[in-house]
Amino acid sequence: MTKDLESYSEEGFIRENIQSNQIENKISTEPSLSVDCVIFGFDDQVLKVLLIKSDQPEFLGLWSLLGNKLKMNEDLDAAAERVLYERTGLENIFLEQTKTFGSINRHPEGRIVSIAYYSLLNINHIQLQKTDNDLHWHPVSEVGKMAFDHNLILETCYQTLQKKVLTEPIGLNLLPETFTLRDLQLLYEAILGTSFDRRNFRKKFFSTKLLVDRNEIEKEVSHRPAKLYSFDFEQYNKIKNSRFSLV
Amino acid sequence: MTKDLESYSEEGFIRENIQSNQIENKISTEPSLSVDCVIFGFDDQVLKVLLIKSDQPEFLGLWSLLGNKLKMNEDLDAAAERVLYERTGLENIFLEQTKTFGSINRHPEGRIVSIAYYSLLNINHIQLQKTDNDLHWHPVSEVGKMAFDHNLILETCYQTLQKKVLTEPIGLNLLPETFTLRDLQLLYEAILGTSFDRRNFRKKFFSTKLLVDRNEIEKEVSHRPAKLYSFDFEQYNKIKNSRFSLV
DNA sequence: TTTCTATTGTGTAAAAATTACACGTAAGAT
DNA sequence: ATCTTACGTGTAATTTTTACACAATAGAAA
Repeated sequence: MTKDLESYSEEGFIRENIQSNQIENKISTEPSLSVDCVIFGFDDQVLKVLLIKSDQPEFLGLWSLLGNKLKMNEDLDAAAERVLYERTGLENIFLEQTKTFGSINRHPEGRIVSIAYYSLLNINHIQLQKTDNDLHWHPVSEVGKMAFDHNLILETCYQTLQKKVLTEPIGLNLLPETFTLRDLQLLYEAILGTSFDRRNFRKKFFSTKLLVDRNEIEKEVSHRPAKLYSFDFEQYNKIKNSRFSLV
Repeated sequence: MTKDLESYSEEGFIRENIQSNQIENKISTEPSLSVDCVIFGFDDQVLKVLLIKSDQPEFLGLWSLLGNKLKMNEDLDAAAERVLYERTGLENIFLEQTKTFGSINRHPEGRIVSIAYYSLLNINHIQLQKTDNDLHWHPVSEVGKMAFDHNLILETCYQTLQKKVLTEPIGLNLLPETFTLRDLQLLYEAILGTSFDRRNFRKKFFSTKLLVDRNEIEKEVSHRPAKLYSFDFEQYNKIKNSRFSLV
């Protein structure tokens, strides 16, 4: 793997045009391209996002999304997968492009256009890698002011998630392999910021036939234990292009 | 307006790396950025898209979307607005980013990442400008093989349109200022490729209160004339963040 | 061992939304 | 005068959504 385009700050940029806040990479007249990933996880009944501390001088101390420069020989999705892999060690994870952000002054090092992705993963499976810059999980509702335009990117991806979770069962990517209906309902309530009637929620979800009864019950809870379910990927592929509406 | 970055083919690129099908713009190691616009219009009861003939040697004779290189000092939306303005003379038109396309080999002149937009306009208002390259309107259903990955871009934007038209009344951007309920229904049927029961369609649309009765009827039709309606932008702004579902 | 606490699992009736469906009316064309 | 074509309208049947309560079960506490 080449090391040349690993980060924006490696190459000793030359500031030439103060007025327009641009920076020239060699003598290029091209904007630079990066990907930024909003990595969502669900833990402790709370929707979380994986962040690091920015090391941009302008944004010292602020949190920032995980991102990286796009390599010249790398597809867009591959760049996002790389970011995810470098930090979580995970591959084949739900990852989807949302929107590209390219305001002229969004980045202090010059014109950097960033393609945003969001990702959904089961937080229990992962062992964070390269934990420099204080990599860790933040509740989505408690993220304060972020570096760059990352609040906007996060908000956009969060809205996409909220919208999509109503029509496609992508939420299940956030749960462990087996889960209770309570887990599922708490997940949806955390994502959407609403609450559902328990009986109606169950009815609705069972009607999709996406859930497989594992014939097991949860252990070591001090109340009546719930049945465990897992996700039926076959059924998912059947219905994923049809209609599924939670509300 | 500067003329420097007007098109990919202006600057006399140097082909250096045959193997990876890249071309180097000066000595840049950056991908280039462009916008491509899928401009939809509704005419003669058919959904159409504005295309030109590609002048890429590899794609001679094939149709291509309208696009242009992103300028260094230009926001993404502004670049798309520029493309639209140059060809139609229109401003303040519905225009929305969909997805960014950046496969390594999508463009024969090198690594060019393209941000796709789609636009909805009333075809009657417009006087096409710069009609070189055989600029004109094609029925969406009859577009054959296109240049680059433009079939994919068109398909993506069309799907976005189909999805969005069900939950937001953006379709009205495709109609003239006053229209009949028949026009409206034909529009939705053309976009979605379905047909609706006339009475139920009317009921549903009236319930949104988006339509204002103009107290006029259409002229010179050889059947009972229909009432004319226009669109209530105030009501639209009220409900645009709430729910609206046509089906 | 009994009781307490917390959460599970289940059905039905009322309300709302969606669907299916037919006929008299009005304008221009013949 | 009549034909053709599309307009404008209401209701009943069906489906979907909503609201709502109680017995059962595990561990914890007494």
